[in-house]
Amino acid sequence: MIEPNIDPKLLKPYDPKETEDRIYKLWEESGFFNPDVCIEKGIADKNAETFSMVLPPPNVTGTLHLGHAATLTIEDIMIRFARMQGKRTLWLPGTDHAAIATQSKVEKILEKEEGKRKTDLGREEFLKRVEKFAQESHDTIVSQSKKMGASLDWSREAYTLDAKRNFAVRTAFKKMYDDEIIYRGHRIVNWDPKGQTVISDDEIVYEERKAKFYTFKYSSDFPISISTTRPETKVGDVAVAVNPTDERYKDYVGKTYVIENFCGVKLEIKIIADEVVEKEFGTGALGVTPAHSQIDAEIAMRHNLPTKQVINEFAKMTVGDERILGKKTTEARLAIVEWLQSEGLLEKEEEVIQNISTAERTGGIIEPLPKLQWFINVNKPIKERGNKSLKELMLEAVQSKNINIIPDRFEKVYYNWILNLRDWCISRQIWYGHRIPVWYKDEEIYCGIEAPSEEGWSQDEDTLDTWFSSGLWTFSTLGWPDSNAPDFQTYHPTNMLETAYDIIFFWVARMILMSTYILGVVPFKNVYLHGLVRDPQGRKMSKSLGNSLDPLELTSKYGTDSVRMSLIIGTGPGNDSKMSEDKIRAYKNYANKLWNITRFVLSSTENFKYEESFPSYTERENILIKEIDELIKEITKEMEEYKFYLVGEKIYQYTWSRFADIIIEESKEIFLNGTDVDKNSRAQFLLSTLVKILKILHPFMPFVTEEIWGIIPIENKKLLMVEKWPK
RNA sequence: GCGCGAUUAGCUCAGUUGGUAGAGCAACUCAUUUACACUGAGAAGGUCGGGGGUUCAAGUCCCUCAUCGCGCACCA
Repeated sequence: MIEPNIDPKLLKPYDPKETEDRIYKLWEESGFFNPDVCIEKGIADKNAETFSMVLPPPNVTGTLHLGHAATLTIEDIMIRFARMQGKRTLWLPGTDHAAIATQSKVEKILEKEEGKRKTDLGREEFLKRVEKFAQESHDTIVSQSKKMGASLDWSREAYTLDAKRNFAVRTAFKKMYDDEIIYRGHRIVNWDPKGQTVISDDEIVYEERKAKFYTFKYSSDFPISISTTRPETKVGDVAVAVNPTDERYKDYVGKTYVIENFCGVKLEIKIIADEVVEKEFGTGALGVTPAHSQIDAEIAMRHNLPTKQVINEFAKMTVGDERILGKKTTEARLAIVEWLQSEGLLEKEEEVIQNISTAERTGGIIEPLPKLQWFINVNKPIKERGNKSLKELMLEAVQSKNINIIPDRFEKVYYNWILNLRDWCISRQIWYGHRIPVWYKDEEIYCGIEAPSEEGWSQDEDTLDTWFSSGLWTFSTLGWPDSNAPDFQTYHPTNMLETAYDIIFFWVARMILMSTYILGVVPFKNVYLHGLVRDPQGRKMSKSLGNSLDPLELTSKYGTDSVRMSLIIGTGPGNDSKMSEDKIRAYKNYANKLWNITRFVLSSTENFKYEESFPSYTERENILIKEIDELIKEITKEMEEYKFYLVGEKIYQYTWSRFADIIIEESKEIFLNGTDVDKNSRAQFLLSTLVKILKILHPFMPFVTEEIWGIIPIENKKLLMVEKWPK
């Protein structure tokens, strides 16, 4: 039955392996990922509405996982849709140096493969190793992104740590320094003994663990008992705080007690009254350790108490005798408990569930330590911005609806974060990252975009929190600090920021902070937050669980289009989704179905020439045309509302249950027994509807649709990716 | 402690402004070389987590409880 001049490819099942790389190359060579080329070639109008978006830059810590694949798919759908609507469309790729994450990864490799530490190599040599690793990760990421079909404008690719971004970082830092938004301060910070660096509040992950809650007295003649889960810090106590209204301890307030020998350490404890102490908690008395607790430091400040550091950067004790000196905190804890017991001072030992602070990237247990660090002041009024603080600017951007968050329930999450926000610690004691643009000479400090020209200045050793540079991303990638840069003028603020909801604080909020402060405008008009991709049991995919699916493996097994479809369908904004191979398989069958539909349509319409506006449809076809056109109208609206999960499913439904099962089936009868008028009308309908299906399906399944488009006999056709979205 | 989300067919999820419960996958029955077995036709499957309320009408709105998950805060 099949005519010999049908493309022979159609005679076999659809083969994504043979197709995908070839199609991607075709797209890349066309240059249409680049909006400038689209304008040059008459695809998009210079004055057309813009649609711009930055890709959340993946960390150069290794390879892409399914979460990245989901991001790439959702964003590619947005971009391809906008491009087909004739918008001036830019999707900008890049990667993130992910300072701590990348450095600790390389440190691990170095330790494992060569048994060396970074200090064995020295800063310069170690950084070379990190850069090599980063480059390799980058290359993998780029090739994986292409594999996913992402229509990113590679000519504009950026890196958070390249020269242009470094210039932007230095410029931003200098402005903030001059405005006194950035300051250097001595405070209790989150020290990660494992990563040997300070981290911000947001980089802490809380883990529930069992702990012992000890109640004891410093000495037998001390009048008040206190409780703690960390007895080892008690050698750094300078006071006991009670609630001012607590009758039990009223008489002691103001007195100072000297304990000559607390496990070998001399303590001077003053009894003070402070509102923050809860009468009901523990004994209602709090041992104040200013050097190793945020709250205690605040109490100490109010009461003018000294700070006594007893733990160092390696989480080891710096005071006492051989029982604790130089010991790890966990060992010192046992030693002190043992001593308390032997002295008869220990009154109670309870088991409690405690939230322990760990470092997000290294897993190290956070040790609060007093340190001199750089901070961003989130409360200082900024003259240039109507005397509003960063907190207020961030709040206003969303409250004013200048930024629209989808789904909107995340607005509340965002407001709550701002409410609890404290000054952002931005300095890190690691080597990989943007060096702080501050120089010291004796007592002098100099902050500048470039190093001071005179001799004798030495630069701050620290680097910046990786999110500092990510915060500038929407504009540092578009030519800023040159505010006349054409890209910056055309594409900023960006239209859309699409990312997973788990980096709303790290990234989304920081971009809003940087943009509203530095530029006075929002970085993006819309935020679309997607959920996390989980395994069939709903668990987070992780290497240690061994349940993570490799996107590359999946795409080579089932084809990229099927993987994309399964990542989209059943995935509403903000909701986590479950991924299984069964689901992907279903969409592999769908791609093949479409392939066979094409085979049928082309082989049965061979003697008919496709006419874009066919004048003489019969009544039956007019009804069918109305049906598909109404569907297109409906899904176009839903595309504009970002309901991709809905659209994907509707197109699937229509092509399979309607077009293939009903329309094609009845066509067989028409082609066999119908009049010439009926046959002609049907043939035109089949061809024109296939064209419509290919167009609306293209953003979802770009490879198979482009491949079929190439086979269909239509005159003067462009690539499907730049065809106009049907109306 | 504060807040958010989920709970609908065996599984995964839709269900727009309230108007007769939907899809995919799986399982079941039939068809057997068809554009396509990566198939077609058919049937089956649900007191929409429990309870209460508003309404002519509630999966949908309100209250409440339960279970699961998440975020933030606390963590002496």
